[in-house]
Amino acid sequence: MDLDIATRHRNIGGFPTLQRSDCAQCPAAHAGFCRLLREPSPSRTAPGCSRQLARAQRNIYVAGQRLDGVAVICDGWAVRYAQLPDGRRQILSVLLPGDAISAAALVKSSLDFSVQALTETRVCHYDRTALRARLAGDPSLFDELAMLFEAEREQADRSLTDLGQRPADERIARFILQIMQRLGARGLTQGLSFAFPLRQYHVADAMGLTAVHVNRVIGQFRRERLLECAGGVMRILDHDALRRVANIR
Amino acid sequence: MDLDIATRHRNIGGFPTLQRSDCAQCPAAHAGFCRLLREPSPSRTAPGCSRQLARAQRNIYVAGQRLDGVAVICDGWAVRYAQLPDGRRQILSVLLPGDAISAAALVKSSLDFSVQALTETRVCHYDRTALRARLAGDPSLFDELAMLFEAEREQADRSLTDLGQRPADERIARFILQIMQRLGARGLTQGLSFAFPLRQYHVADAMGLTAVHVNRVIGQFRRERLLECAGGVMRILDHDALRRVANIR
DNA sequence: CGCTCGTTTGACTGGTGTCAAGCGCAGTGG
DNA sequence: CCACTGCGCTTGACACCAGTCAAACGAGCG
Repeated sequence: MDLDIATRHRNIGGFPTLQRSDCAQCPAAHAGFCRLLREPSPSRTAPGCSRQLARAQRNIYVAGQRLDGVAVICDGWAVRYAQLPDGRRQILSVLLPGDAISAAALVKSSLDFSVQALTETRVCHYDRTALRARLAGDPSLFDELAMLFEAEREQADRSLTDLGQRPADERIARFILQIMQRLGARGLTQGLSFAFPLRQYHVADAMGLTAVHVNRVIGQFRRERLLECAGGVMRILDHDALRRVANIR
Repeated sequence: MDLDIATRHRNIGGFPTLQRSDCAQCPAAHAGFCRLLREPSPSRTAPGCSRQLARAQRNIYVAGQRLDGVAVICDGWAVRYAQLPDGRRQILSVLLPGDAISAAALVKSSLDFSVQALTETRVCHYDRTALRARLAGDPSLFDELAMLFEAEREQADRSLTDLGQRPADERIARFILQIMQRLGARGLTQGLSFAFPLRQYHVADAMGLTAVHVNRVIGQFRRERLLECAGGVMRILDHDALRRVANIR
């Protein structure tokens, strides 16, 4: 019933993905949260690691739910979001392979946001107790962990500035370029093309806009030949011009 | 030349403040970051603590500047903000007594935001090396520290949701109520009145609005007798109605 | 074939920004 | 003591970006 994850990913553009589901083959094992646990002694599997597959559109985690460890996105895309009682939703961040859902799960047993899979997603759970034991035995991990926390906050600050100060076209251009840059750092781009499984309404919820307006802005980008996007694949056609719209530098 | 800090604070409403400038008398010493360092062994002064006075409107810290430890606001108000090259500014958070400017300074020697004093402000600096020694000797501090990091991120998530999803009046009402609640937790309110040294343009920069529009919304609140504000003092007249505008609960 | 779902487009509305002028107060200096 | 000045608040007229509503289109799928 579940599609093989590689097959599923081929559907959204044929970009690099995993064939195996153990940490040894996992590219995410050498980045972000997982790297911390594997270096300097790369045991084959980090302590207390168990796995979960989530189908596209399914919730990986729902706000308030009990959590017994830190979850990491090993493969696939997800969004972290806050849901308001009246149905409004704010996407707080996009999670790419290697991203921990939140390092805070180390010290909190429930979180105040939810996480939804955008594609078929493989999630790795590190047991909190095991993690903390590991941490106690290796105090040098503290720095790296603190930097992870800090990176989350810095990203939140940037998003806040984008939403507060930038007009729609600037926001959207920055959003796309940032995704590209994060994918590039993971070796998940092919030149100026990359998988982009987000729907326009996801971009809207992330940028505090409506889907209709996102459509107009992206339509404009397309007409100006800044980018193409279709079938879950984004291709940047005029990088410099898009950076100019994004007001980078 | 510098006004005595108590005198200065009397100017903005006669709300509780400090008379002395040592940790023993500091109410902030038992909250937030400072508490971590003092409990369970409340030595009179935490390791490596030195002090600084900042006049109103002065920058306490400028983005990129070298930083050799964690700074805590002991007394007074400040804002943490990001400055864009074209002059736009986003206030990322309001710092109240007891708030660390950023726990991240434990592991980074420069930060990507600036901090400006709103009132005469007393800032306490904890030396990084001493802090880290303290941390190494007391691993239980890790949890509390992680919770501080997490609280910063949770606040950022809430702000992001406010800016992305809520209209101006809702944002501003929430902002004011949140300030009141944070002051209340510190015993710095008198019933429904409290010091509010922020200018309307500060509120604007925090909420991603213009000062003119903030003025219109606050004028509306005033006309509806939800609140009064003048001379740096805010008084909530109709708490329930304001909470309704803020869409709380 | 006829759903459903996401995209696209158009017409219109409305919330927020922009520009500009005036006001009041506090500080300053003659 | 009183102009003068600067700054923040207030208000009005107007512009415009983005939201709303509605309809049509196309792709995927059962």
